[in-house]
Amino acid sequence: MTTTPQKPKTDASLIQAGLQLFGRKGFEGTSTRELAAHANTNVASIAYHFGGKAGLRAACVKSVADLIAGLLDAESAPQPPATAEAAQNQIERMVGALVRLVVGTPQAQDMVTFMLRELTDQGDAVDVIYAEFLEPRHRAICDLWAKATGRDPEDEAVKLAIFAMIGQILYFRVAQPLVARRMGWDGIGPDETRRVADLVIANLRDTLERHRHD
Amino acid sequence: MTTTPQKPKTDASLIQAGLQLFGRKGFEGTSTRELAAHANTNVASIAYHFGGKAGLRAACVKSVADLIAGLLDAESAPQPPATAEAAQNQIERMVGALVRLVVGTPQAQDMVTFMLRELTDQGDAVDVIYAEFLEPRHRAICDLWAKATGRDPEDEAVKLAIFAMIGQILYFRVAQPLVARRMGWDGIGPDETRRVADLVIANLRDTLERHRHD
DNA sequence: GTCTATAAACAGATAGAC
DNA sequence: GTCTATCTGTTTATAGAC
Repeated sequence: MTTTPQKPKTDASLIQAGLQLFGRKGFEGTSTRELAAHANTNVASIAYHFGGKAGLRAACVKSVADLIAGLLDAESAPQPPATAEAAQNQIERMVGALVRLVVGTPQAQDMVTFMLRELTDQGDAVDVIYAEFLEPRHRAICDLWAKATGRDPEDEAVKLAIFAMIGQILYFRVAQPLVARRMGWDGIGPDETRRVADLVIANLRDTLERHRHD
Repeated sequence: MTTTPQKPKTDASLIQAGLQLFGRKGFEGTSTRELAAHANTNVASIAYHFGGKAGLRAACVKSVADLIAGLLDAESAPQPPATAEAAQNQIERMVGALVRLVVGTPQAQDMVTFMLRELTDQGDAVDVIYAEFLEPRHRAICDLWAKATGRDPEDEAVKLAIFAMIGQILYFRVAQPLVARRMGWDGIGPDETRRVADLVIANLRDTLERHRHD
């Protein structure tokens, strides 16, 4: 019987270090020496495990994509919802979980800024993020949205509204120093996170309502 | 009588190059040689005009802050609006102008990604962005929002709702490659920009309506 | 103000011992 | 798998001519 492993695998430690340092200082702003030091290993192990610094970057992208995918799946019912109310409830649960992770979890800061950097770097990561991450999840929410409003899942307004929701959530993470300061908050703890979630869900309900009627 | 100057000042060219290259490749990802080449000058002039690469970065932050401030001022009425309808109209005009600039203008991509990077880099830029840029503009919109809804300008829900609006707009710029692909759009031209603006303004109206009634 | 040439530090990758 | 030492190229900053 093994206890909780005390010594994490070197490759996992490197991915962890990559997420933190790439997120905080950017890919080019982070040296392989820093990465190795954070992961308590040596520079050569980056090339050994990932073929080089660029390989570690790609592994970090995949790591975040897998994490978010798992989170959203955990909030999905095993069966597609039967009623409009059930569909709306599931969207709201997903949004709540996403806000708690993205806005409320301190570790999410590095992950989110890392992924946004990858997005704006216009490298191959965009294709990975789109194909294996954004497109399937976005489509799934479109289906729920259609169920909740009676609209077509591929309706332009539906697709756009979901992007707007994602944008709100990500901004509350990225601009957190600005938001907290303006709100007079001492950082964003569980209480503040709930208030952000309440706002996003209220906006969500308004949009769903609008989509049902016009 | 002088005609339109054909030869831009070296320092202005360097700021232009900084916005483009820092935005696309990040601060550390951009070399002083690239900056000088883009500005049609030599590396030494960066130190001469800005004291070094870091000084050019700070000058770029200030340059963007001034541009956006000017844009929002241009959409402001000389007199504070007298009625709730006038206040709402002015918010809508501002949002429209912001979407057209941020989402619809190709040059905005570099500026927005540059500023977002500065925000997440946790450097001194955050203080500058907050104090000279975000806080006064946010406060001004809060005042309009209060006029439009009858709420207090410092109401927590008001302040948060405005951040959510900004988040939507910025996301449609940053995630433009993902959005265009999912929408089946061939990039985001004037027509697509208008549809994004329509969505953001519809969301804005819903939120204002909600704030008036509860 | 502009530019070339160079200095001093640092980068990522890798050879080879263990 | 892990690690040290080193190779090769590139970085920013700057000295000094014009």
